[in-house]
Amino acid sequence: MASLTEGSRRPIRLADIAKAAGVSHGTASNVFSRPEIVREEVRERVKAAAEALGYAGPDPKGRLLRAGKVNAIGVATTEPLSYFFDDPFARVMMAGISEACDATGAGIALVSAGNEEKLAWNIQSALVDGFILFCIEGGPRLVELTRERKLPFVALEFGSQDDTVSAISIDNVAGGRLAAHHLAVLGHRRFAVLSLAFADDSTGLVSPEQVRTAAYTGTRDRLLGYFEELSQFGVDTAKVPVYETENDKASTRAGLETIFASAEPPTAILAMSDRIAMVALEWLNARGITVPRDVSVVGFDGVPEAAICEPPLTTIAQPIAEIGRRAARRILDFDGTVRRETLDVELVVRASSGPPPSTG
Amino acid sequence: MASLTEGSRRPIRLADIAKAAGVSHGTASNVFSRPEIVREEVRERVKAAAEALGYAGPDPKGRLLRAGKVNAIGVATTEPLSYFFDDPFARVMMAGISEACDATGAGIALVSAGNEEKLAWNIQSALVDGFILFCIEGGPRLVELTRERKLPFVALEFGSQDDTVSAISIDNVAGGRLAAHHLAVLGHRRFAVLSLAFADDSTGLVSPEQVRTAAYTGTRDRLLGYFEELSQFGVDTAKVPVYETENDKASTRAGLETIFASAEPPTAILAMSDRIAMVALEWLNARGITVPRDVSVVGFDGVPEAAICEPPLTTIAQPIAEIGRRAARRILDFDGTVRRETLDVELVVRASSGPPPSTG
DNA sequence: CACCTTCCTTGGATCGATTCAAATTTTTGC
DNA sequence: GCAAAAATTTGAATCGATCCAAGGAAGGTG
Repeated sequence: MASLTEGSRRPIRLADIAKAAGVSHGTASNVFSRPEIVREEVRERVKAAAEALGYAGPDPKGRLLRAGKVNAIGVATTEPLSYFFDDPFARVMMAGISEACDATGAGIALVSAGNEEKLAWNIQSALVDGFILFCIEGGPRLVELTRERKLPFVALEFGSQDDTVSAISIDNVAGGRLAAHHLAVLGHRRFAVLSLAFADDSTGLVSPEQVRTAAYTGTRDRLLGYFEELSQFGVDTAKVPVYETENDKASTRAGLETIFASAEPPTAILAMSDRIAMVALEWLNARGITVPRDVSVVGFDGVPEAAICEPPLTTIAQPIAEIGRRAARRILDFDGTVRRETLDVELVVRASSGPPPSTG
Repeated sequence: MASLTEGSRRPIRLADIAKAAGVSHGTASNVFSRPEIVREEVRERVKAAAEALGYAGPDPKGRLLRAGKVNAIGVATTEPLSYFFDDPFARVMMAGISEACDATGAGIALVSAGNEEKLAWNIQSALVDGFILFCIEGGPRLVELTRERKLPFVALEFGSQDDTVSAISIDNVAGGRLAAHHLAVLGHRRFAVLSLAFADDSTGLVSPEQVRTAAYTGTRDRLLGYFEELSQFGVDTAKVPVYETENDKASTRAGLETIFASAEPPTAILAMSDRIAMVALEWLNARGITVPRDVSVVGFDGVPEAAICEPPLTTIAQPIAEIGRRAARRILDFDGTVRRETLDVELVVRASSGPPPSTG
């Protein structure tokens, strides 16, 4: 069966309906947008004309231009689009954003791109009223690109100190302390840290110098939290290996190899993400190292997967969905202000942490 | 001293730049859209003016209207927005869609709504060039709503026979046969089916009459496939209980209770979705029934979770991501035709199926 | 020097609606 | 039956760009 494509028929416009029904376009417009102010007889006539001509209803493109508001928010990242559907953290965040959008009837447009040029273009041309930025990687650049657009935006996971940027983040220092405190109280004294990035394109063991000059302050703060707390318990933090991963399997495993090659391997691992922690769980298990009997692992983030992995992961839970909800509301009810908001995290104790093996 | 906190808050338009730079708006436009045709000196002057006035670049709203194309595709469902991020099937599908969109630089807009009125409005007003419809539930209604919009659309998981609708689906009959054949060859002769919906708002044991008048032909076809194959092996399909679930925990468990209350409980369960199958796995395990020693289970869909559940699930894998990719391309390269496309499914054998217990 | 290209620039038309002050019609009140 | 009030309808202006036919200014040629 052939289709709707009849000849070179250009789409029907509101003006066509108006003419066909013998009314002005103002009235025709009212029939669709505020039918109650149009006399019934006229309304019916216009509707009949619309029906007869096969009018699809007012084109949102036209309305949009006039109204100025798109009623949609853009969620942007430098990762590929599939990141939104693959990454557990992103998924929970998106669920929170969705919820806030659902409540006000706003739409969500996903923005991303393979290379930076395309990303810039996609941000420039996205039909949205504002942006939520996932600054997992290349955060500052993403912020720069978005700023050009001169629309409201909120940065999430934004690891730098720029106070001209609206952001919602968590108390990373407190999170770090909670994790370290938990393990220290259990009796651990030999630690290793599997960290997120301190700077772009670096990986491997991290020097104090690198920590001091960290570009990603989120990473630095978590470490700071760990170390502050460990110091309280008399641990010499200078001796705690900090291995910078790329938050993926390969680099995390490399980190574990390095850490466990030591003469005095740790009894507790502080992982800066649940993803890293779960890779660690897997690696340890494959090595015949039992968690938590031989080694304890504490993650960070509180993604749903952490609750169902083997063993279930002790972690620092971020209010991920809440962050998403707040971010969406910040855009939806934008008041022109720039604010950095910090939410609290929570220690969730599960089965991956326990007392250290007794050094009998 | 033009600052951002100027008195009149009206955003800067291209025309303002043109005036400031002393050129026509046509030229100003060219500076941004086709800079190569503008003399360098002029180009620099215009750019400087833009910079000085704090121009954010051509507003996509204006461009859009003129261009007619949004360069984005809408993905719609009657489920809440979070469905896209929660449901494994949807996630893989979205990954496929994302991939195709990434490749052409198109955007994705998620469309959904709590109630039907809002959904209608959201579909009417979505800024997209076409729709991909997730017809998990309320498919016909969703199609109806979308048709009004007079834009290209493709229905996925569309369980009815309407030939005026473009759709991409799978060969449900073949899938059913593959599943049933696999179990029959292993030696099973006592079956039970946990099905998806045959019609709206029904649940419980299904009569042949209900099967004959099924609104959802996808469900019917899977069952048809099961039964055709089982008949070949001499199974009296009239005696195979078919329990209609709502593809959730509660109704699936109710189905299992019913089925296993029988004097001759099945040795094999044909589940019409992996979700149902995984609930079954859990239920059986809780009841001390070992899979596949006591009972075999075969799912349908091939979601990633099916590979990592306990035990890993034998299932009929749909090319989910491929469906998504094709759907997106159908919209992106729309040629005006209406086509129904059927893709093949594949049997993936894992640990949830084995020979029936020897009736010693 | 007149003429022809070539290369830029101009300004009106257009995309498809909404809005609003003014004009017109209908109701209401007496 | 008439004026004032209320209800509708009109049509021009606007939203913010892009497109394109036509006009103009350099530069090249015979």
